[in-house]
Parts: sequence; C-alpha cells; structure tokens
Amino acid sequence: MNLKLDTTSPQAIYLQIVEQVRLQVARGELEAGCKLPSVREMALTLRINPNTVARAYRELEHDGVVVKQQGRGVFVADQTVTLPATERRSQLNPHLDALLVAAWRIGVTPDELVQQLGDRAQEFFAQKSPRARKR
Amino acid sequence: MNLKLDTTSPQAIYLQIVEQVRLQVARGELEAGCKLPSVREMALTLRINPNTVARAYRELEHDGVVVKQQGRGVFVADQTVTLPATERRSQLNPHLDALLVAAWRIGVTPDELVQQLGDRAQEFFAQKSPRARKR
Amino acid sequence: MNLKLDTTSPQAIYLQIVEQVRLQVARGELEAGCKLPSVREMALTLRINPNTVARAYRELEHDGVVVKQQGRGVFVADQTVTLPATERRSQLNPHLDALLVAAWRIGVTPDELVQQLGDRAQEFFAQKSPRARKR
Amino acid sequence: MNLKLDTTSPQAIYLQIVEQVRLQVARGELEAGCKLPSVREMALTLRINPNTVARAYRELEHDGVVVKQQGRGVFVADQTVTLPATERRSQLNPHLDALLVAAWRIGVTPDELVQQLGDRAQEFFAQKSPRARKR
DNA sequence: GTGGTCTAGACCACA
DNA sequence: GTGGTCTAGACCACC
Repeated sequence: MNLKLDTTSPQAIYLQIVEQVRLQVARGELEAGCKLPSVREMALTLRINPNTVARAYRELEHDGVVVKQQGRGVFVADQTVTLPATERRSQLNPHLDALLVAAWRIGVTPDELVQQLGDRAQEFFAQKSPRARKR
Repeated sequence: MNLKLDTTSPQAIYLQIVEQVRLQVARGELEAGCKLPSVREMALTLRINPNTVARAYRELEHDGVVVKQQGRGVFVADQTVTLPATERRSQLNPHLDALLVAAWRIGVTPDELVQQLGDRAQEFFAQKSPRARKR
Repeated sequence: MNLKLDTTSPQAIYLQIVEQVRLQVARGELEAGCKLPSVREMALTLRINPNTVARAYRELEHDGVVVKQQGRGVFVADQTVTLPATERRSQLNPHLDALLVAAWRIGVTPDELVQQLGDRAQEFFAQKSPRARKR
Repeated sequence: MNLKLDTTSPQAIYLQIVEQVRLQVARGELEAGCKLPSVREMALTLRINPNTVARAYRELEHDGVVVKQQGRGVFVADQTVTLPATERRSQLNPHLDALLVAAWRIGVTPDELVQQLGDRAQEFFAQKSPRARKR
C-alpha cells in the first residue's frame, strides 16, 4: 500500500489515509477489485489506532471508493461515476475558487496557474496502469 | 460586506469568515485600507458571538490580510507578497493534486479541468476594481 | 512544567505561558518531542480557564514551537530555524536598542551591560541537556 | 521632536511615543530642562487624539523622565537615578533572558549576540551631545 | 482521553 | 466607540 502519514500535520490521520487511497485509486495504482489491507493489518504497519483505520475505511466506503465485504475484507470499488456535465462543473467551482485565491495571494497569475495545472495533470497521469487514461 | 455563513457546514464559522474575506480581498472587492465592520457590528449582523468574529479577525491579521488598530477598527492590509517562482510553484502543487483527484472522481478529465479553470479565472477577475488585475 | 503566573501583571496570562514555554524550550529544559501537559491538565494546575491555555498553545503552535496532535496531546516541535545572517542581525536590533535604553535609564553603562549579558548567557545555557549548546 | 508613529503596529501609539522620547533622552538628543511640545501641539502635528499624547506624558512623568509644570508645559527631567548595583542587575535580567531566547530562536549564538550588542552600543551613543557619555 | 469550536457575558485598555 | 482578555460551560471530532 505504501502510505505516508504525518502525525504532526493538522490534518486528521484518517483523512490522510482517505486522501492517499483516493489518489492511488485515481492514478490507477490501485485497480478495481484490488484488496486493501485489513483494519488490523494496516493499523499495525502504520502503528496507529485501529479505530483510525476503521474510520478511514468507513469514509471511503461511504464515498463509494471501496466496498466492504463482511468476513472477506475491503476492496477497491468499480469507479463509475457519471454526473451531468453541468453538475460536474458546479461541484468543482468552490475548489477552483480556493485555488485561485491561494495562487493570487502568493503572486501567481491565473495564466501561470492554468499552465501549471496542465503540467501537473500530465505528471499526475504519467500512468502506472493504462486504465487511468481511459476515463 | 455580504458574508454568507452555513452553520450546518462542518467548516468552522470563523474559518468561513476568514475564507470569504480573503476571497473578497483577492478579487479586489475589498481594497487595501478599506475598513471592515467592527467585531461587535459583524457579530450582530451575522447573529453570532463577537468572540467568533474576533477569532476570524485574529487569523486574518496573523496572515497579513488585515490590520487591527486599537480603538479604531480593522482595515484591509496592503497586499504585497513576492516569493521566488520555484517556491510559488511548489506551494501550489498539493492544491493542484487535490483538485485533480476531486475532478477525476466525478469524471472530469484533466483537459476539461484545465479548460474550466481558465474560464473560472476569467470570471474571477471580472474585475470590480482594476487593481485586481494589476498583480 | 513549573510555570509561574503573575495575575497582577499587565501582561496577558496566555502570553506569560507562551514566553515561559519558549524560554524552557530555548534552554533545552524541554526537548523536542517532549509532551506538554494537556490543556485541561495545565488549566487545573495553574487554576486558570482551559481556553486560556488553549490560546497559549495555539500561539505556540503557530510559532512552530509546539505541535498539536489530535487526541494525543501537545508536543515540543523540532526547532530548526536558519535565517540569513544579515536578517538575523537586523531582527535583533530593536531588542538591543530597547535594552540599551532600559539599561541607560537605571544607570547601567553599555560596558557593564555587555559584561552582564555575557554572564547571563553563560548561566542561561548552563545546560540541562547538551543539545542546547549545539545550535 | 521628530517622532515616527506606526499606526498599524500592535504596539499602542502612546507607548511608541513614550519609547521614542525615552530613547531621545537617553541618547542626549533631548537634554534635561528641554521643553517638550504641548499636548495639543503634538496631537496636531502627529494627527492623533490629544488623549493619546496626554497618556504618553502621564506615563513619562510617572517614570520620572519628564516633569509637568502647571501652566508652563512639560520638561525633560534631570536624569539622576542611582540604584544599588545588585538591583540594577536583577532589573535587567528579564530583558536579557527575553533577548537570549529571541536570539536563540533565530540561530544567533550567545557569542554573536554579545558582539552585536557591543557594536550596537557604540552606534547608539555615537553621541549628539557629549553628555550622553558621561553617565 | 485529547484538542476544537462556539456561546454568553464580564472587565479592561486604547483612541 | 474600538479591540483584548478571561471565565464558564456546552458540544463535537479524533484517537
């Protein structure tokens, strides 16, 4: 799995797990059907409280990123979301605004920002598995 | 001032204030030197506790967004930040990654995302005051 | 921890805490990673309101002196600061001036002052932990 | 008089006045017997509230830096303070400690600090009036 | 158990 | 009038 936690971060540990799992799923490093470590196992390897892992998995399941199967374990779900285009756009706008403000505060122009996003997107999908491109 | 609070949001009220003031300063709707409502005044209009407003103002001052003057009030600070380009870029990367993941999850491709960011940036600086463009 | 508060002082209680913790960290009496009393615990022992302690800890975290970990407690942060020499000097000048004036007012000559600072510095780092000298 | 106020500073305006007057007296720029501007006059030139000036003068008088003479004005007092040496030393210690902590935090060693204080003291008494050296 | 937020209301210092 | 501090006590999220 290869998760990196920063216990000093203001971000809650369970959220760090959620985010990193999401990222790995997004990049195709974790494919649909893939089994994740059990709560106890991950808690041991990360040296954190099992409750914290359970909380992360709960969140991920609620978001449809993983599926729990009683007695078998936790698996990466099939990622098939299709929202109407307009809704997709409007969902992202708050994030875009936050980004624009953050950029503005440190003197990055919108043009530079768009440029950098393009670059980053390419790096981001410098894919492990070709699946990541298909979407 | 026109702030909108969502008391049902998981985000703390004082943070909602911080974010919205920051946004308005970034867009140039609030210019440097502009006086903000007093702690008590904003508390009354938003129907929240003065301490909560004070907390928001404290954070904003601390970030250099506003300046408090004893007995006079709270004012928008001169916004002048210039970091080296490399640092500017690296500071933004985490935000960009989060955005890419969020987009990917709801089925927005990187290309669409870049496109949408461009659009949003234009709207964003559909300037109230020409100052907002200068930076 | 051994903190001494003076409730008659014009200096705010939370600032007294901030200052004393900083001092103890500087002297190496509190080492990096060291756990501080919880908010409630310190509030009880100092017989002050927990909010006041929380405020002090917030400032200290914000200054990078301590790190808070949700549900675990407050810990002394790794202290690693390195500013360019010129900036270091200029940052200190206001303090030096204030000191010179204070000394002058009570009839201490600059020479005596320099002497006394040297003595005090030695006492100051009469190290508990050798770490305090390394910096 | 040549006072410079920073209304954005967290330091109260009246304290800025107090400090600068003290400094000028210490440096010998203002000699004993010298008349200071009246409350109204200073308030006008600095464009601040007369109450603020009055407050500063009250503080200065209380400290024995100036003397008010009803109907005549405010004058620089004769600066003759002589405390026993031990008390002089102990009065300064808190200031010295604060300085040492501040220095330590930004990576200045005690030796460098002593050095810098010596330099600063020389500059400081690069005297206007020879009187400043006599003490 | 830990810290985080919010409220209510008091008192003080500053302009 | 302004903001600053402190208290008391509630409720929540995290580990």
